[in-house]
Parts: sequence; structure tokens; C-alpha cells
Amino acid sequence: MRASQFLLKTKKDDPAEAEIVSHRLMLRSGMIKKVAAGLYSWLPVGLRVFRKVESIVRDEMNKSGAMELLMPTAQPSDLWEESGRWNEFGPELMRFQDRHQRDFCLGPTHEEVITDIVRNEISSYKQLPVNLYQINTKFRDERRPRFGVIRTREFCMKDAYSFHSDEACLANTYQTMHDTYSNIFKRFGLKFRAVIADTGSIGGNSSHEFMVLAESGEDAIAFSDSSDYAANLEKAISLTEKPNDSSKETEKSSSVIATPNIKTIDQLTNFLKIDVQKTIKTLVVKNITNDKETFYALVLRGDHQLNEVKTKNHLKISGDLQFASDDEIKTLLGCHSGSIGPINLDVNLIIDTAAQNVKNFVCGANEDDKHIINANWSEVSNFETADIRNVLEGDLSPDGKGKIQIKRGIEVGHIFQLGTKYSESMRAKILDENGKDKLMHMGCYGIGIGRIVAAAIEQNNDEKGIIWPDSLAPFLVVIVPINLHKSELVRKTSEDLYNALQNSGYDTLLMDQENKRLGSMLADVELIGIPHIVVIGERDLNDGYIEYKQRLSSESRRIKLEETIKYIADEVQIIK
RNA sequence: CGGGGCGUAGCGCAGCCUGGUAGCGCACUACACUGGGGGUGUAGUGGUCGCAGGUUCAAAUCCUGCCGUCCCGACCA
Repeated sequence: MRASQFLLKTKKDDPAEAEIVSHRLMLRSGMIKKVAAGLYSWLPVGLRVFRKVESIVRDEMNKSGAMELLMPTAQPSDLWEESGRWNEFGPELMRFQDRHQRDFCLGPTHEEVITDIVRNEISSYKQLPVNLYQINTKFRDERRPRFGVIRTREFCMKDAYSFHSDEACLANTYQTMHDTYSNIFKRFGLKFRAVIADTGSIGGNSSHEFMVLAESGEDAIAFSDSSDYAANLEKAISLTEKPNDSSKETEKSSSVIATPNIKTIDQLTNFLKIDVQKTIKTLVVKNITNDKETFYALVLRGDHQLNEVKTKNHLKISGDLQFASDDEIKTLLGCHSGSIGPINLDVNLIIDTAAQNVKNFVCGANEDDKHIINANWSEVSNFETADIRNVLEGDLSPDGKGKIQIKRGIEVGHIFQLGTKYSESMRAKILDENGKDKLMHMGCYGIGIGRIVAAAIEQNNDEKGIIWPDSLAPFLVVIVPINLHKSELVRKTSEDLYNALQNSGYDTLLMDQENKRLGSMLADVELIGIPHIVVIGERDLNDGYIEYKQRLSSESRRIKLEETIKYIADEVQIIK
């Protein structure tokens, strides 16, 4: 591609709207342009990267034996009513009517449509398993789009759906997809981890998320420093700590003390000069089913944080966890939120496993401005114990090997074993070898295409701009001629090298804009992040040399002109 | 959904407090010079000041409403 014929406009100033580095660099390098909140156009440079991501994903999917198809973005409500998700889905589902006032939605995902296809096309166990995928636009009306293309409303996703006659076969394909995804992210050259994940609104059993490690990531992931264990923080199991000194502690007898205006754990530990691990806090949540409100008191050690996902799963609550309001707490318990405690509390009690290990603790007395000291669980009857807290760095790994570390990541892929959730509601059946009806087992596997572009930038950038890995770069090589318009030798050499590189199959950009100076060309090239840079100037050319440098390093090397292509070929690193 | 910020040329911003000719930098156009790290000069192009209403002789500026957009929050009792 010739720069003179390519839409390539960079900006010096950081755009005001962008916060995180990938968003800033994508806007500055002219990869994307915002159309509205959470809606972006991909400009030519950006689209080149986008297509590379797509083609690697497609290649690996095809290698795995999956078949590509294409489904519509707009979907009739009938299918969604059949699966039950027309009502289950919240405002994220973009609903609209056509000219005949028929209900439609923009697909946030395609389980319904694919299940409809497969139940019609496939009727025998002999046709299974199949794995069908598409690379297509999705729409989710996010409550808060942010971080550029990382969380948008309209986005492109590769989504695959597999169908099986039994669970074992599903597990097999699930593992194949796990391996396929690992290959994909290796080919991108990204640091990633596959973590155990919550299934959320998609439903189903087993699930892994593929996380690209980045400080700006929206998710926290917990993993062992000495084993394979890795899980989303939402899902990471907290081990009940090994008995320590406190287990030998003898139980004292409790007493109520005055704690005027003490409402938070911080105030409490300062006031009593005690260790935060000796405090217990109590949160009240409510669940509404069939118009009936049920309150639950959740009990945690003072330094621990509630894990909403674990709590919701334990209480079998779908939708958001609702906290009781101050008024509700006052009415229900007769005290304010800062004074609640598990002793003599007439609410369903759920005690976190770690909290249960504490002896002689301090907790609220269910009376304003009063706390109980030296309280013990022997004083409480009728409670459940559950793991409802977030793991902390340094906790024991649940597999017993090593300690937990916590890092942030961007979710770029997610695989699920759905089981029969959709085949049941949509009656997707086959005949088995005995001629009997049987529900198909289903898996689904997503990868965010645009999100990977942003995640790759989050992981690969410096003060000058983006540093693309070879596999994703919009151009693999760029030729930067000095005084193109003045030197016939420079012009001819640049053109010849450009043609030769193109013919050798390397995506090459020729900076042939006559009025551009070296500094401005290099600044653009570095901002855009082209990995291999060839500078051609008369000075070196008179000795038969060009100058080669990599985006990644500041060092430049003099290379014999005739060896240029071979040299670049040796430097390029693309995993096939 | 709650709180806060911002909306003035393609981008980044000033002007608003104290009402009176709409400005600066980048980008863009033309010409000249320059030519190994975002060059210099001269001359230019480009704006319903987010929208609607109100106050006023007069509104980018003051008031009201709406819209858009960004950030934080939506567990930590």
C-alpha cells in the first residue's frame, strides 16, 4: 500500500474522551472513529488489524473441524419466547418492531437461531457432533459502554455452537475448543490465561474465560503461584484457612459495650484498638420471589469482601443482588446498618466459612451505638455456612498447591458447556442408536474480535505508540524513503524494494508522500506500530546499504540492499 | 439507575465570572524556503458557540428545560 493513496491520518493531541491507553492510541492512530456512545467505525488502518484477528480465528476454527455459517443480526421474538429469554433478558436486549408491529431484537448472541437451524437440519445421532460458527455483529445495549472498543454496544464476535448426543462428547469438543483458543492467543502473541468462570445469564454448567492480562482489565483473576489453578475472582474458591493460633484460643464470655457513633469496621478497630480479623460484619440483602420478600443476613470477617456472584449462586438469585435499604434494616432489626451482628438476629443467617473460624470476635449488638465483644458462634444457632467472600492475595490455592495471586485481565474469550438448556426449551432432539428421542447437548464458544485488537494494544505499547506483534500488524513492513522527490536513486530503490516485498507476500507500506519529512514519517510509523521499518537514504545507499530497525528496539542496523528481503524474512515471527 | 464534569472549526482548548465585532494551537489549501526525528515564513479555507424556550436594546456569556458525551459509583455496614 502506498501512503499517498491510503487514508491514514494521525493526531498529535490525545483525544479528550479517551482514558485508557488502547483507546487513546486507536483514536490517535486513526484506527477507529466514534459514531455514538459504544458505536465505532473501523477506519482502514484499524480494519486491517481487525481482519488479521478475524483470519487467525477463522483459520484455527476451521482447523478444529468447525464449519462457518452466517446468521442474521435481527431476530424474531418468537424464537426468544420459545427459549424463555425474551422475558429473562433485561434492557440489554435491544428490542424493536418492524412495519407490521412484529417484535424483533438485535441478537446479543445466537443460541436461539442456531438451535432452530440444527433442530431442523439434524435428526440423527449419526450427524453429530457438529460445531458451527460465525463471525458476526452483535448488539447489547450496555448500561455503560466504555474503554473504546473494549465495551461497546455493537461489536463483532466469533461465536461457535456445538451439538452432541451426550455429555462426554460435549466435554470432548469443549476441550478441543479450549485448545483451539489457546492456539489462537498464542498466535496473537498475547499473554493470557484460561480461568474458571461463572456462567452468568447464558446459563449452563462448566465455563472458562480467556483473559488477556492487562492492568486496565475489568476483571480480577486469581491464580495459584505454583499450580494450574486459575479462576475469575467472582468464582475463585476461598479455602477455609488452616487452624491457626486462634483455634487454641479459649472462648471467653461475651459482653455488650457502648460504641457511640461507631458505624464502620475502620472506626471500630480504631476505637477498640483491635485486629480487624477479630471483627465480624453483617450485611443484609433481600430476595423477592413471587412478590414475597425474604431477607438474608450475610456475615463476613471484617477484612473480607462480599462476593456477589457466589452469594447469588448460593441463594439461587437471578438478577442483581439487592441490598436492604436503611429504612428496611431499621424496620426489620430496630437498629441502623452499622450496628448489625449475628447474635440474636432473627433473619436467615449465612456465615462465611472464614468468619466462622473466628473466636472471641467483635460484632454489632443489633442496637445502635452498641457492639458485642468476645462473641462466639456457640451463641448462635440456626445458620448456614457458605463461601461468600472474595479470595485475597496470599490465600491458599483451592487445589492445595501454592498461594493465590491476583491480576487483572480483559475477557477476550468465553467457552461454555450449556448442556440441554436450549435443546430442552426449544425441543432440539435427535434419534439415538436405539431409535429413541434424545435431547442434544450443547456448547457455545465466543471470542470478541474488536476487543482483542484493544487488548493487544493494552499489552504492547510505549510512549511513542503501539507495538504490534507481527501476526496482528496492519502492515508488517514500512519503507521510509528520505528525500524521495530529490533523489532518483532513493525513489527507484524504494519502489523496487516495495514491489519485491509485496511480491514476497509481506504487507508493506511505502511512505511515498513527497512533502513529509523523516521525523514526521517516523512518528506516524511508530504511533501506528509497524514492526519492521526500512529507512532508505542516499547516504547509505551510495555504499549499497539500507537501514533496518524494529519498532520494538531503538537500535538500527545497516543491511546490504540486496539482502533486505532475506533479512526481514529471518526477523519476522509469525506462528502458523 | 445515582453523583460529578464537559459540550465553542476535523482534533485539542481559551473566551462565560463582569452580556456588546468568535479566538488560539494542531490539521487543511496556495506559494516560497527547508530537507536524517512531528520544520519556517507569508497568505488563506473552515463555526446555526449541543437543542429549545426565557430575560435583555443586545446572549457563546445570565435563567429554565431537554439532549449528547465522559468519568466515578451502583458490596465493604
